[in-house]
Amino acid sequence: MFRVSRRVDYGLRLLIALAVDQNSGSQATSRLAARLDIPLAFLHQIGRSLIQAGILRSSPGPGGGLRLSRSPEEITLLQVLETLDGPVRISACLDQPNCDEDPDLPSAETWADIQQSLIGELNKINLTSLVDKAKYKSAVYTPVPGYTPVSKSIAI
Amino acid sequence: MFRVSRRVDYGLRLLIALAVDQNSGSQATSRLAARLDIPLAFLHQIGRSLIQAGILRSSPGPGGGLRLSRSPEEITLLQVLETLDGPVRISACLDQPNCDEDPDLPSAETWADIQQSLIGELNKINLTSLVDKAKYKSAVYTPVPGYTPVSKSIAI
DNA sequence: CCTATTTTTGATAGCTTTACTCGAATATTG
DNA sequence: CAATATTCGAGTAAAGCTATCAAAAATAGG
Repeated sequence: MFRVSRRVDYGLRLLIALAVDQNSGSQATSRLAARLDIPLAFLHQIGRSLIQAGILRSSPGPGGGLRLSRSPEEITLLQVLETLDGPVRISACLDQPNCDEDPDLPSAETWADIQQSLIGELNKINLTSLVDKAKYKSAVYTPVPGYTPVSKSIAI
Repeated sequence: MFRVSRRVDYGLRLLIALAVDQNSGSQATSRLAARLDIPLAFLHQIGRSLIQAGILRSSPGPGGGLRLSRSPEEITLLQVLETLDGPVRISACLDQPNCDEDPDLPSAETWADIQQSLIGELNKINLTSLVDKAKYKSAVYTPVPGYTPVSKSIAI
């Protein structure tokens, strides 16, 4: 329950990776997929959604790939979640119009409260803070700027 | 996404109904099902889980039915959720043992934070407060002469 | 223009979860 | 015993999630 889909999980990996190497321009999905262990075709699908939401930009052709379309500070966790998994609706009842009017369903208001609180929290978290945690975590193996040979398994 | 199952939705309706009429003893599932608009067989299944979790008690035979096994104050939303939908795991990654050790998955720690915060909120809400909201709500629908309902929710 | 590279799009298949349903068994009251 | 209720194990249809595939379109460099 309350499970975030793998789509979002992958999407966040992708966004974090792009944010970390933001100054190295566009990155090809094929490389990203290998590095982040995401099925390539699935990454394409996810990327498309993020592009349509205005979070990513893409350029085809050689040297092309994906890049962030705005600053990491302006990308919130909530935006990513809603883009990839649809709107947050903590109870199935909440998107039915008569939900709040039926006195036999007294839990609706509670769900609405919890949902609002959750949305607030999710909106406070932006990509920058996610990247900070990622950097802290991977401080040991931080890649050197420049060309990185394909080493999919950089284990600590 | 973040959707609570219908199981939980039904379960809460059931618990609230039982809490409201707590002093009228056991209530037959057949009547509860009709009143709360829950498929009878499904209510049985849900009731069983709640009984196994020690939240409900039951007695078969004529005059039997379901009743709360503890005070509504001691029943939290988190308990109900975990009983009916399994443990809260906001990201699928979080119940895999190697999840936190893989440096390519930097979002794990963030999910853990959010999850913890959500769990805290859910644990603060008990059945009593849910019943209060239900009562307030039905008061609106059963207007008393001279009483003007307020639009916004009021913490009782 | 040509070609290699890379994204874009639409369709679809397999798996898992959800939301139930069913039939038979078991316990209780009177 | 008979009527009333819950209990248990299993099963099923539909929906949603997680990809996968083939073909198309766009772009850079020569």
